Amino acid sequence: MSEKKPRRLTAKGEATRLRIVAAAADLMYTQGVEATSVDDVIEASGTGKSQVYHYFSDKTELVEAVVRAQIERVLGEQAPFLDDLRTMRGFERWRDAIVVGVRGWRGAHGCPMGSLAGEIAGRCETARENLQRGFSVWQHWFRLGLERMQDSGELRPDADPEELAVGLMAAVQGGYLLVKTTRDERSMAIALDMALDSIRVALSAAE
Amino acid sequence: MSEKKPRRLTAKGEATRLRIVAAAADLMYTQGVEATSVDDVIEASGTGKSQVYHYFSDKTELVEAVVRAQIERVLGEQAPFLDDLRTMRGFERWRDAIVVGVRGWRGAHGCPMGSLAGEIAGRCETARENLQRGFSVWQHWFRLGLERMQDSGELRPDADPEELAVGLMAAVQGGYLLVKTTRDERSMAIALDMALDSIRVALSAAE
DNA sequence: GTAAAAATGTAGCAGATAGTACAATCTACT
DNA sequence: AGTAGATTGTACTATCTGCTACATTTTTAC
Repeated sequence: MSEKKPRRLTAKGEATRLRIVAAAADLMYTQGVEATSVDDVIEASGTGKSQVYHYFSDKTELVEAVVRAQIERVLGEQAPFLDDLRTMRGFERWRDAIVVGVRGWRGAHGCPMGSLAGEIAGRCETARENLQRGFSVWQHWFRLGLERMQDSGELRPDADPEELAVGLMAAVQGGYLLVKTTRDERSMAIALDMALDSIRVALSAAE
Repeated sequence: MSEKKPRRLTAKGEATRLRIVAAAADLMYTQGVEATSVDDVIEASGTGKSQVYHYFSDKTELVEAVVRAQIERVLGEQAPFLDDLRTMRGFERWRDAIVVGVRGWRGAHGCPMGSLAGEIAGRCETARENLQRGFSVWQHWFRLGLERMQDSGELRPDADPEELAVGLMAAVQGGYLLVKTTRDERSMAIALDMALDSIRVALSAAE
């Protein structure tokens, strides 16, 4: 009733399943999906082969679980900032969070969702659909924030929240790729600032 | 004298080497680097194992050759449009070319340079450096065009060509990723239009 | 408590993978 | 023509890959 395949899952079983997905997600994020073998996952998660194939019918299904996990992870991390997108200041705080977050691992490996999309969106239809939904939700938050700004009068009524949202998503993902390739965090700041400027020029005149 | 390793290369040898790289580039573009085996490349190029390992010491070296080939390919395709970036109209023609080009395979697999960057920039340093140079050259053309527009008076002197160029690159690559994931070509148009608008707001007043 | 079901351990297998060895053929250059 | 070196064909190997079979232990439900 709660899930599609209500195959009984013990608390212990659920825990190891989560450990497997977490280990797989980490490895696939840093090494790539194809470059991560099932044995790698087993070793990293401290489980056994029989366990992996008990909870997942094959590697593809494990990858799907990783995709869903990473979508939730990214949207979860973003949630507090996305909920704050009600003013231009909110968008600026969101920008700062992304720019800061891009230092460290995230700078070298990019957006956990975007990296997955880049590697498998062109080769696995169901994964593509899930990632599309992930991006769609993210974008939806952008649009929602912009519409709130229109309601409050901060953003002009003739601005197009949907197009601005798409532009923001592109800027974020393009920024991630540039940072990953150039190792220069400023790329993200510049990309996001350009997108934010597109919002700024559509702000109502006086403040 | 012409190359680093002036190992004698017959015309015939050069030809098969190119066939190998071309086949590898195609496969790695559509399937991914890691998902493409040396045997795949051999079959697709109509060569043999001894040939591949005669011209490349290992798979990594083949991948490096593919990286260089794809950089040249993309920059080569872009060249006529990049050279045309002397007016706002030039940027609009460039935009149209990208948007049109995104239909078909390119929409499903993204930018040949960007896809490679996404998969291996975080895991192979020399490949990352080459791809960084590729992006750098591309960006340089953007900046050059914008500086020409400043010289001609079309773009205001207080505009920052370097930052606009970074924003353009991010928009292109972000657009490619969104199109690949959503299968909606409009994402690219919207992303690029946002970037072009950032240039437009910096144009000199009268025309 | 006990039986069913879930969770885990151990062993192994068929095919793919990257890479090698070596012999045979072709090409360039004198 | 002939030789060195470039090119190519064939066969092979050691390891890794995803996956299965089956036995054992642990947990759940009555």
